[in-house]
Amino acid sequence: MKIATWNVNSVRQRTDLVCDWLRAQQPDLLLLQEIKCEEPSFPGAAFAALGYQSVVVGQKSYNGVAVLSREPVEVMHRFLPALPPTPDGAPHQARYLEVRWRGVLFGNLYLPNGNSGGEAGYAAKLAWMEALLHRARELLAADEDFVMAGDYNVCPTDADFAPGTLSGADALMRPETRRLFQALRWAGMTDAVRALRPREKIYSFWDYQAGCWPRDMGLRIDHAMLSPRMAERLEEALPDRMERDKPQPSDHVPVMVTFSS
DNA sequence: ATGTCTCTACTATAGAGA
Repeated sequence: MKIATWNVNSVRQRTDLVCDWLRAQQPDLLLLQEIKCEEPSFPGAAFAALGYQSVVVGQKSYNGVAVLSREPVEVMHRFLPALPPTPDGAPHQARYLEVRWRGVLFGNLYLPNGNSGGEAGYAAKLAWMEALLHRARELLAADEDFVMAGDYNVCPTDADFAPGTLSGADALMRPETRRLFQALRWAGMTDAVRALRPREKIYSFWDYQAGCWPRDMGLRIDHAMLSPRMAERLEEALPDRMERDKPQPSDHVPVMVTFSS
């Protein structure tokens, strides 16, 4: 079982790159974030030509998540179920899609960045993380097999960013952010990449600005968190960093995770 | 080094978000 998560920063701008990557890697599931379009303009036909069907939770301009799969998946949730309704009753931003495939739940998530909108924007990020933690605890209590993967916009430790990329005030590494991420681990989940590579320098994102990629000034903010039995099945987990070297790349690279059977 | 990319909007540049 081979899955991947990838923030593509506009699926319409990156359709050819995603197709090339699907052809080369042949994952069973690909979880996409920041597709930045609504379902009618999602390039599903290009993926269908490669044998992948799509489930899309779209939004105009920003956000948006989708799951590509070679086999049908069962859609469980199109938004994070524990997230409180918006004050004005507006629909939630398109940041979560949960599907079941071969008995495993896959939560595809795009967590709010939290650096815009001042303290209210940061509070919204924390509320989103609380809801994610609630969902994880619920699934753990139900003894489900599951994977929560995507762009967490969380830099878990000081080993997960290159010097000079983040300030201590950045929402990606503020103490409350890290505390809530670690709470997923204390609840019983496993950070797939770090479980296999506790000390390596590993990044999944390099900003477009300031020559971050050629200077390898990256961050590790795309994660796959595993329930206990999925952690036992874990075989490999690593960002495909060379994808960042392609022409017109996303600022994030795919993180691939493989499981036994 | 306030350095890039993507989106939208009173179609062409500027603002927002990352």
